Amino acid sequence: MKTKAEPRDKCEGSDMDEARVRGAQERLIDGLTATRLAQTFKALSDPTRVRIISALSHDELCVHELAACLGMSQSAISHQLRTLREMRLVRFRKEGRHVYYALDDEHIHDLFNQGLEHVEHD
Amino acid sequence: MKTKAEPRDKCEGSDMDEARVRGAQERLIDGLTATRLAQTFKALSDPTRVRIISALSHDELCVHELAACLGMSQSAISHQLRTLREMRLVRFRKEGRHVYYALDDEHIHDLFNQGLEHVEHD
DNA sequence: GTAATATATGAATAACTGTTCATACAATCA
DNA sequence: TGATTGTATGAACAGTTATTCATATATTAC
Repeated sequence: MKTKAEPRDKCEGSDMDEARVRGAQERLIDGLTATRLAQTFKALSDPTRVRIISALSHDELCVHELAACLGMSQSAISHQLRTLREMRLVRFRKEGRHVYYALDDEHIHDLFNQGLEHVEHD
Repeated sequence: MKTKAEPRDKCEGSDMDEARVRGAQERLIDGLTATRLAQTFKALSDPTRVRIISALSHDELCVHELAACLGMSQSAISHQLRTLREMRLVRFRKEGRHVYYALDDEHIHDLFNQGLEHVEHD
């Protein structure tokens, strides 16, 4: 369906490689998926939240323990946990006055480690 | 090393489960790693950038093609490509007047797909 | 040289984010 | 009941971000 023999020389108007653009467009994720995906990554885009995920990677912890662990205020941690909760990266269970947080599933652990590999492997 | 028989009842001061907190603290990634990791995820935390990654997932594209593909201005795309470049999520090669962008490596593809799985699997 | 094309970038602006502070809610204990 | 402890949340503030617009740089064609 390509009308030009020359593979790629012009981007302007109808002279750009339309086949390649159409191919990319067909694979392109839709706007809603892009937004959801971006939100998931956004939940992991803050050092404090990444450290929370890291702290929860082995065992659940309650809010106060997380605050002590990270050396931050209970309020700051609680606000960030809300973000992580809303993005379904963590789940929680209540036990008396405490609320114990844990990673939502193994998927989160994988995502975290995949990112870590990229960072450590430079 | 645990001094309390009761597993978890108090979070206040020295009465919280210190063993669990220490354990979490030992596993906790350091501040620099947390910042770098957060930056990597942040590069993927915008719908436009996610769509760019998606568009590049099969073949390289030049800036103008990306703009056409996403229906956005050249300037907006160029600004976002800069972010992706700085985070080493994309690489580029110059060919004449054109600059062709591609995913930096398979790692990026994996990271993208891992996130996509999480989103689609609800 | 001039014109056209492809890309990059600084400034400006509106929208968003993370923390602190104060306070509210909830559960336990005296 | 009132006091204490654990957690959540609204407001405010400083800092950041994504887009647009105008413009600069760079390469090619004439």
